[in-house]
Amino acid sequence: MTQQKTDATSDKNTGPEGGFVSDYLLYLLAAASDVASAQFHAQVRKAGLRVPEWRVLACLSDTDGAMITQLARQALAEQSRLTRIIAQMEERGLLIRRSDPADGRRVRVYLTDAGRALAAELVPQARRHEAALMEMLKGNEGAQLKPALKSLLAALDDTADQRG
Amino acid sequence: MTQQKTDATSDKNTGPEGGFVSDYLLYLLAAASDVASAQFHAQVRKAGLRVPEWRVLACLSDTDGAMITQLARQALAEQSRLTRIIAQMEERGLLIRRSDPADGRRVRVYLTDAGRALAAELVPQARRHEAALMEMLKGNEGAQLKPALKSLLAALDDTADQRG
DNA sequence: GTAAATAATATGATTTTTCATATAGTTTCG
DNA sequence: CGAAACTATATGAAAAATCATATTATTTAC
Repeated sequence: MTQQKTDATSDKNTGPEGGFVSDYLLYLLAAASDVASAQFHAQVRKAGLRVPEWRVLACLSDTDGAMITQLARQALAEQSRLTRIIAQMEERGLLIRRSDPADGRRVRVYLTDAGRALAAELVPQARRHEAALMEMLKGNEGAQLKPALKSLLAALDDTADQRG
Repeated sequence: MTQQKTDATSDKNTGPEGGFVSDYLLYLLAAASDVASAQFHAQVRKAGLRVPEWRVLACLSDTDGAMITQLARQALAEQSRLTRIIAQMEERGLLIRRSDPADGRRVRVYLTDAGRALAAELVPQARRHEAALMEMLKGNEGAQLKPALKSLLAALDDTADQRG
């Protein structure tokens, strides 16, 4: 998103003081994700990738040979979008698709050398950026952020399980 | 995003076990935002709004008469997109645009009665949904989530200030 | 073994979103 | 005052995302 500052009055990303929005959990989550990602996503684009492509690359560098559906879930993108992103990345030579011999419906995706090289460049950049963020959070309540997020995700996954 | 479960093997939204992604702050933020918002955003769409429209509505219900740029920042959307969203919402009679008498460049946006009515319906729904989420987080580390997010946002806003 | 049900991916058509830039209004400052 | 510089919003063209559904493969239940 990466907005400039343009407001004449206040100037923060925190929404109206004391209103509903500025203390609303879903707003805080979306805003934090947005603002925290902005700088690094700029680096991603400089490296010639769009954000969802970077996510796919990172997921594959963790789990090479993942399925489309799996990647869609992990990269927080919809399946049909993933299909097209994978197609574009394949054209660019970053990965290859191979149908799973054990189940012909499945398409497994593997990084090429070029893809692995790009991941080897970007993942460390991501780590460094993350380290800088974590540094900023030292001391205050921000230190609890990761565990708190994991706790939320775990809780939500559980309720999803219950509902089937 | 709201994915279904489709993976044959694991089945959670947490990414590959033990890899880079599953412990990466920007992933945790994006995933948490995505998953936590999914249910409520479904309600938003049932009410006939898209997510950015709901955000605009919520912001206006906090701060009626906000500028386009202000709304773009608060609703985490790009300016040109906001312009179009506002235009569509105006056509639907949810709000009106009036140019600021004090500065003719600015467009101030005001909720109509219909817009206010819709906000009066959705904001309480949002509060209830949030309350349910907070309930899930009681006890564990999730309880620290809001303060941690605010701390992150504050830290990021500060660095943005420093850089001008 | 086969029909129905289910699952994984792909695709066409439409709607959104973005990017760059145009347009219009305001401030600065010589 | 008047020309830059800047700010706020709008808009055209292009790219991306979404939705519904098609296609292909597999499993289930008889």
